[in-house]
Amino acid sequence: MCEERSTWHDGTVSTPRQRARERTENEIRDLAWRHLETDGAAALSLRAIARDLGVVSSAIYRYVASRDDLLTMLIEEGYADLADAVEAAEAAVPRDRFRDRWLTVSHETRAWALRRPSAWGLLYGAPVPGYEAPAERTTPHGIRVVALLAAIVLEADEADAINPMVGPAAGRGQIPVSLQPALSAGAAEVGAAPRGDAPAALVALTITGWTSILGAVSSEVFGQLGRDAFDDPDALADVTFSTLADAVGLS
Amino acid sequence: MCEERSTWHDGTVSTPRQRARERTENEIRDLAWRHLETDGAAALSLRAIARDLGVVSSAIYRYVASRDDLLTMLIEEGYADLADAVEAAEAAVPRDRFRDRWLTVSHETRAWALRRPSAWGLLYGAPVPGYEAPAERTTPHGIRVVALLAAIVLEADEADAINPMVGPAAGRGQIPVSLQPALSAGAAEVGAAPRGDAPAALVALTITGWTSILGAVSSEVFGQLGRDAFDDPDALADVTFSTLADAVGLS
DNA sequence: TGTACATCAGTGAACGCGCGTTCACTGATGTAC
DNA sequence: TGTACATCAGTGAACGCGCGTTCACTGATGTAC
Repeated sequence: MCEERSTWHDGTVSTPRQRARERTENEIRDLAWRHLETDGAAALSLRAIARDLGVVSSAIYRYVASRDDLLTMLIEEGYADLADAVEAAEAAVPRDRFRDRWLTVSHETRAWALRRPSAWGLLYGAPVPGYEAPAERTTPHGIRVVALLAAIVLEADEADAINPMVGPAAGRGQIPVSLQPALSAGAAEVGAAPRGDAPAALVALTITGWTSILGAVSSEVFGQLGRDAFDDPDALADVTFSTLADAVGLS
Repeated sequence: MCEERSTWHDGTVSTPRQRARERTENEIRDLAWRHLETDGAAALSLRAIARDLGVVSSAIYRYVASRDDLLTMLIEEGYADLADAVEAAEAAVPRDRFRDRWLTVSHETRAWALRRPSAWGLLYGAPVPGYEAPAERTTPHGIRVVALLAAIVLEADEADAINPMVGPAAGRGQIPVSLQPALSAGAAEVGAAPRGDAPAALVALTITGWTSILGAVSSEVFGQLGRDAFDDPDALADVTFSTLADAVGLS
């Protein structure tokens, strides 16, 4: 009998076995996310996933090195998925509409979090104790959304579209000298300021804006303002994000 | 032998047994907090606490109805402790220095969170799945800090100390009619607007401000901006809180 | 003041459940000659 | 095309550990008469 191989456009040859493995890997990720949604990160259990997979508990070790490894995979994938969604939405906004670009990032972040509350909790809730995600695997995607915000702000500044009456640049709360190098270095690392000379005030504004968005979204997703405290959460988010865009000086 | 009773100034009579019980109750709370700090809420274990207490595992049920009950006690106590700290610090600021009062609340919140990171995670991290804290026990103290912020903003407004160029009141992002009743009702419930007619725009500003503070603090405490990304986190917090106070219109 | 009784902190065993991870193995699928 | 060998998915048993909660109990402390 001839072997059933498939040749892909990129020249990769895949055997049935390889394809089966990929299918199982995907199914494991799927099941893991489903468990996360219902039981939370701390309760994520390899045995439970094996059960759902219809396989004996030790069999997952063919696909996953350890529980921590699975957690790391999920975090990686979560950051990537969030960033994909946000970047796609932002890319559809005209480049010179800086405020709209910022607002789109805000709203798309919130929409993603509402769609996947437990994923949001995994990324932006309290860290799972006794487990520290390896930075070299999580930062590449974890940084993409802030980087996008920084890019918007810096581009807006180059286009003279930042309200000078706003933020640390306005006079009050000068950026301390000690903080400036860290901020510019951060911006450069993030790819937002390839020349590495991003004004510290703008980077600080971006960070304030981003953590504020995080806070607004987490409050809502985690139900910290009291469940059903607001009958129209969408409207509240509108107002909040608009105020924050103002605060960053995007008009 | 005569019984050893103590009479308190409020007329309460306590027997040695009562005092012993109170001591044990406190010790349990202490141990619970300690476990929380190291292992996180999801791993909080009655058996572990019993072990540390030097007592057989079933004995804690003399003091605690269930694991969930203990969690609720901790959340209650956490909110109360945070609010106590924040209120005390704020009360020391002259009443007419609205901006300083707001900044003091910001910084004291952060200081508390840095002192007790896991407590912060319990209150403002992702909720423990499969457990919903009973609102009637958590809200009374959970609401105190926002209530304080709302009071500051409303008092500042009455003193004409809110920058009119800022926030939803400034024109852009009008508060939708549908949201207005919820906001004023919220403010009234929170005790910030006893007359129940707080301007919706100011309440919205307060909420934006509070969730932004939450986001800034959580990002730092949970290490979401990358560990050691900033060599001077105090300075970053200064700048952030200052920007947010501006955004709320407190000058 | 002394005695009978009630309260209640703590014991120890048990029920029934969960978990991550290792290890020697079977048997099907794929590969090289 | 056929055969010998290597790869690897999945098995089943086990190790050693954890948990919340119930239950009948002992014995000290406190209370009422």
